[in-house]
Amino acid sequence: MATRAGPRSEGGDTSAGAGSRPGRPGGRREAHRRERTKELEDAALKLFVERGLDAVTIDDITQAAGVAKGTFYRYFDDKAALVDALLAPVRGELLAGMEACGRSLAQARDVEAMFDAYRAVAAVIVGALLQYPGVVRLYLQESRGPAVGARTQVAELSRLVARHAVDITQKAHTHGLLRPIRPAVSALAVVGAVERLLLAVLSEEDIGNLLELPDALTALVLDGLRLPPGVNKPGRRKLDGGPKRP
Amino acid sequence: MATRAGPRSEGGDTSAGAGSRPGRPGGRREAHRRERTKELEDAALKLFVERGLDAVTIDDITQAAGVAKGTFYRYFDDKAALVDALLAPVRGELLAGMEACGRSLAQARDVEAMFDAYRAVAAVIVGALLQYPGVVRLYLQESRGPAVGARTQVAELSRLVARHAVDITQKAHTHGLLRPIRPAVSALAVVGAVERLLLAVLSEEDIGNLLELPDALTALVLDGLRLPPGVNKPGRRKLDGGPKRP
DNA sequence: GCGAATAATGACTATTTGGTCACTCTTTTT
DNA sequence: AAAAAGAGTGACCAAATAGTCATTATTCGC
Repeated sequence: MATRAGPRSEGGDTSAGAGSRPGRPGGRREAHRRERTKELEDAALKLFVERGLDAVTIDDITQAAGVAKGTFYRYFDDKAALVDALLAPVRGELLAGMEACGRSLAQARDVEAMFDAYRAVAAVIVGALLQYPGVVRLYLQESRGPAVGARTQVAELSRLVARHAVDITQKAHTHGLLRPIRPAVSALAVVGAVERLLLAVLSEEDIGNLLELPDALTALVLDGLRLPPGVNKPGRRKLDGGPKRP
Repeated sequence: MATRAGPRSEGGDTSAGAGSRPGRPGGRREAHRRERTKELEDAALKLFVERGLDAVTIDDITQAAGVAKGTFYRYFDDKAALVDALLAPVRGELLAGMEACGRSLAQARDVEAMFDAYRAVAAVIVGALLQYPGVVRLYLQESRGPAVGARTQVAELSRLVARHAVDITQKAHTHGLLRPIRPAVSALAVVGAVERLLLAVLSEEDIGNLLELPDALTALVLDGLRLPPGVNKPGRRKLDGGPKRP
């Protein structure tokens, strides 16, 4: 498997398998290579979103892209590698954005600074949504599934997002900016809410004016999270599992 | 396809294919039938959650259940039918609960009545979580995927849940109990938050004390939704897509 | 206990699938 | 322009898969 007649990259190429090719001059080959790669990725992404990751075969992809089957394997090791390539840009931007938010928040001392940090992540998300709607859709679709096979990377990204969200919330919490709720809980609640709304937008569910969405989300989420005046009073409402209680 | 040598139910049996069998006395056969059905369902559910719906084959299921392949087709028409059977009880309870909530809410005139209605749905959800954790997990895992093949029913349930949630929120909104945010938005946000937290609980992510969860959720969600004193003031915070604005 | 109805079995078929490879075509290098 | 390197092709293979069915085993009505 390691030795091949073909153009396998030798040496210390750390990047996985078939993704990056040898010589890589700046010439015509590279351009063509990029084209082909994009054709395959686009065709695959469309199918993934239509049918689900597992239901799409390599044959489906190559057929949709209009290339021979063997060509696929010149560009990607397997379906998982393709998914990873698809995910890469979104993952990069998203994680960078969340880390930056964490850094800002580490120094935030007032509520306004906290809002700014959150707004910055929102901007990153909106950017990803506009630039890679299909990938975001794929993420939303598959991220909750078990981390096996081609879904591994998507699920892994989901775990990272959750972890960062909790970290961020933790930081805001440390400075006493949030109400006394476990950061793990409020962070996941926010992540869930945002993801569900993104899905609605991408699925064209009727959400109303898109431009009003961020505003609505702010009102909901931030007012839910923010430390309201006069907490810690006993006798707060409870939402227990019991069916009724007189 | 309609005619079979076997024990196919004839006549006007509206329920799908292989699920319900002919004579159905109250005797030993029925008991055994229930057992086998449950064995198949349990084995399948476990695999679905471990590997994802699409990745599990009929062979996997029958092997895990310790029966021959042909036996599967005596109990279910195909994988989709099995999933439907798996989903049935949860779907029933959940939708009934949400409809009841809608009815209560249609008459609710104060915030306390609204809380009560929400609490009742929460109770239904907690009940489902305790009684059918695997099914709930399956739902959370697969509900966002495209509605094709075996996933059709799960996706359909998800659509129903969303629709009911919006309906409910709409009702509360009509009575002026909620802040002026599009019901479609706030409803989906809440659904997303709740689903994400359920997933966390079922995935054994560290959420802290389980018993505190409902309380935290109430604080977050209801304070986010509830009409706060003194809205409608202009100049509310905005969470726009722009990266920065001086 | 006995014949009929029902259930279970697993070998079998037809198809699909991931992955390979010898070969041809195109671009780059010399 | 010729040789070398890279890229594309599709027939091919072994393994896997959904679904069937003749046969065997179990239970039911009597």
